[in-house]
Amino acid sequence: MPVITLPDGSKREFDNAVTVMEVAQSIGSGLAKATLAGRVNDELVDASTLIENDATLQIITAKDAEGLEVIRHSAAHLLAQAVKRVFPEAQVTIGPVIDNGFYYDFSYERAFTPDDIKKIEKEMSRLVAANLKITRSVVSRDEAIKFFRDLGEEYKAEIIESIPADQDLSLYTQGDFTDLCRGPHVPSTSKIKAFKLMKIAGAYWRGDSNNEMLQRIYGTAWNDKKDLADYLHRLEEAEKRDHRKIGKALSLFHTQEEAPGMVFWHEKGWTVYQQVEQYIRNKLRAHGYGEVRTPQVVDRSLWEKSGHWDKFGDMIFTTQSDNRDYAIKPMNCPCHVQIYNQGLKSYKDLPLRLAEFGSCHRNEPSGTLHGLMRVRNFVQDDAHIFCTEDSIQAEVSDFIDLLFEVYKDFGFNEVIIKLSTRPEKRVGSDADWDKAEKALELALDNKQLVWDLQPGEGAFYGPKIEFSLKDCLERVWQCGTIQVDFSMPGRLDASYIAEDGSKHVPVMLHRAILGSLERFIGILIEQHAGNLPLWLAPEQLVVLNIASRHDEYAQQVVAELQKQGFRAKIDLRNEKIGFKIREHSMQRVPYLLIIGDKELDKQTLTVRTQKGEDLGSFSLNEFTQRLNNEIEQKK
RNA sequence: GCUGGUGUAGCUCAAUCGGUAGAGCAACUGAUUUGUAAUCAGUAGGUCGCGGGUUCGAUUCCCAUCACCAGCUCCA
Repeated sequence: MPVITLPDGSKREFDNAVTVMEVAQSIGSGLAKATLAGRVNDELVDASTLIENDATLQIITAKDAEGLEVIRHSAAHLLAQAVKRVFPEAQVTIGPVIDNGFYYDFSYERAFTPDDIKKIEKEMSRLVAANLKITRSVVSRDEAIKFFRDLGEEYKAEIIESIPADQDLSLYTQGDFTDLCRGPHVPSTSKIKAFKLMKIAGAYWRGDSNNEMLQRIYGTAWNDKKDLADYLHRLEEAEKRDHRKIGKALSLFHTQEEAPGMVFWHEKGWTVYQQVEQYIRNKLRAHGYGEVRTPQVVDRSLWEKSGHWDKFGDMIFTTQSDNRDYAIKPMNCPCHVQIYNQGLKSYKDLPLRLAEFGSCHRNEPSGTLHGLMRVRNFVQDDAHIFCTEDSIQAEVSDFIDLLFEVYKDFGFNEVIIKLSTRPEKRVGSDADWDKAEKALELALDNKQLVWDLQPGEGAFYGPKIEFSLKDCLERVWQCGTIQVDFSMPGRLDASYIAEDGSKHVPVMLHRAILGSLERFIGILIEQHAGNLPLWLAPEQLVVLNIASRHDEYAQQVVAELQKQGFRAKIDLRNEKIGFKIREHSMQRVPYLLIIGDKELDKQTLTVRTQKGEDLGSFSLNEFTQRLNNEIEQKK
C-alpha cells in the first residue's frame, strides 16, 4: 500500500503498486497526457515505472528542464531508428543529449548527404505519427552483447563489453528498433513534437583521432513547434553577431589566402586593439608587473631545452640563416627566463613579474582556424611571475582578483572556470604536483568560485586554471589562464639565493587575463554585436552638417573634440541628413552630432545615439563632460 | 590533421541540364544644399579560387590543389 508524496507535500495512498503514469492519471487526465517521466525518490525514471513502496514523486512534463532532456534523448533514439530504416546497413553507436538538442553517431560506408538527411527527417516524422510505444526491458550484460552482435551492431556490442559483467542493462524498444540506454524515455514517439536535423559532421569513434571516423547527425528538439521556431530564430540572430561578418561590414580587419590564420588589422580594428592593449598595459603596471620585449626569432635550442620542441615541434614555425635553425617564437616564457637570468637574483627580488605583448606564431592545424578566435599569429597579455613556492597561492589569488576586475570592465559576467590537473605524461615530482594543484584549488575555493575539475588536462609542466568566455553561438573559448610551472625555470637554469645563502630554483607562474588579444576582441565584438561601448568604439563621434553653410562651425566642433582626445570624424558630404545618419548608424558610431541653422545660431549641437535616441541639444562643454563620464564608467 | 560542404563584381547573392555571366548595394560622373536609418539620373565594373584533364568549346563535367564554413581531434 504505497503512499506517494507529491512535491507540494500532499500524500496519496494506493491499494497496490502503481506506475508513475497511474499516479498522474489519478491526479488528472490532462496531467497524464503531459507526463513524460517521473522523479521517484530523486531518481529519474520512466512513466511506466512501478512504485511498490512509499516514495516521493514528481511528475516530469515538458515544462521541466528534465522533461526537455528526456524528449531530446528520445529524439536521438528516434533518429537512430529512422536511420536504420532508411539505411539498414548503418550501424548505431551513441546518441547523447547536448545543449539545445542531441546527436547520434553512425558507422556507414559513406557520408550522409543533405538529401539523406531530408529522407531521415521524413522517416522520423512518420515514426512520430505512428505513435510507437517505447518500452523498457532489463537484460544481463552478456545477453545484451549477444543481442547486438546478432543484429550486427558491433559498435554497440563493444560499448557494452566495457561495462562490468555483473551489471544488468536496460534496453529500450520502439517498433522495430531497440537500443541500449539508461533512460528514461518518453512513453511513446508521439511525445516528440518539435524537432529538426541540423547538420552532419564527422566524429571519431570514441573521440580518438586514430579511430575510424563516424557520421554524426546533429538535431534539435523542443517541447513544441513554437519553442523550436524561437530557437531557430535565436540562431539566425546569433549568426548576425558573428565577428567575422561584423569585422568585414565595419572594416575592422580581414584575412586572406596568402596568410591563413593571420589577421590584417584595418585602421578601425587596430584602434580597438590599441584601446584594449593600452587598458590592460595600465592595469598590469598598476599591479606590480614590469613590461619587457623579447625577440621573435630565437635559436631552436632554447625550445629544445624548455621541452616544447619535443611536444610541439611540428607546430613551431622555423627559419634558417647562417646554418642555424631558428624558431619563430610560439610563446614568450623561455625568453622571459633569459631576462630573469641576467644578474644574480635574491629572494628579495621575488616575486618578479614580467609582462610582454609579444607576437607569437603557432602553426595550428588548418581545420582548427576560426576567424579571430583561433589564429596562427597572436599576441597575449602574457606575463610570468617568478616566485618562491610559499607565495604561489597569494599570487594566484591576486591574479584571480585582477582577472575579474578586468572582465567586469569589459562587461563579461559569465566566466567558465576549470581546473586542469596532472596529465599522464608530465615532468616534475608528485609532491610538486600535489602542492601546485592544492594551491590553485584553494585559491578558487577561498573566493567561493564555481569551477569544474578536468582531471588529466593540465599542461605537461604543471596544473592550470582556465577562464573561458562564450561566443555568439555559445561556443566556449579559453581566454584567461594561470599555470604553475616547476619545470621550465630549472631547465633554463633560473635560480635565486635564499635567505640562508643557498641556491634555489624559482617557481614560474604563466598567466594571461585576456589571452590572445585577437580572440578576446572577437568575443568582444560578438558580445556587443559590434556596438562597442564608447571607450572601445573605433569611431566615437561623427559631426554631420545639414547644409554647406554649417561647414565652418562643424569643423570647429570636430577640431575641438579631437583636441580633447575623442575619436571624432566629420561628414560634410552633400547628402541628406537621413542618408548620413543611416550610414554612420550602420557603422555603429555611438553618437552622431548634428549641426544646422538652429545649432549654429545658439552655438550648440544636437545629439543622436546609435540606437536612434534623440538626446536633444547640448553645449560642447556639457556634452564632452557627459562623454568623459561615460568613458570613465566604461559603459 | 580528419569528415562533409562552399568558392561567381568591393559587398550580398542569381544564372548557365557544356555555347565565355546578371541584380541590388557600394564606386565613379552629373544634378540636388537637404533636419534624424536609403534624393534622382547616368557610367563603369568579373581569367566564375588557382592548376591540370575530357571536349570543337569548360564558370558548368572529372582530377588535383588552396582557402573558407560546420563538426571532430588538437590547443605549450
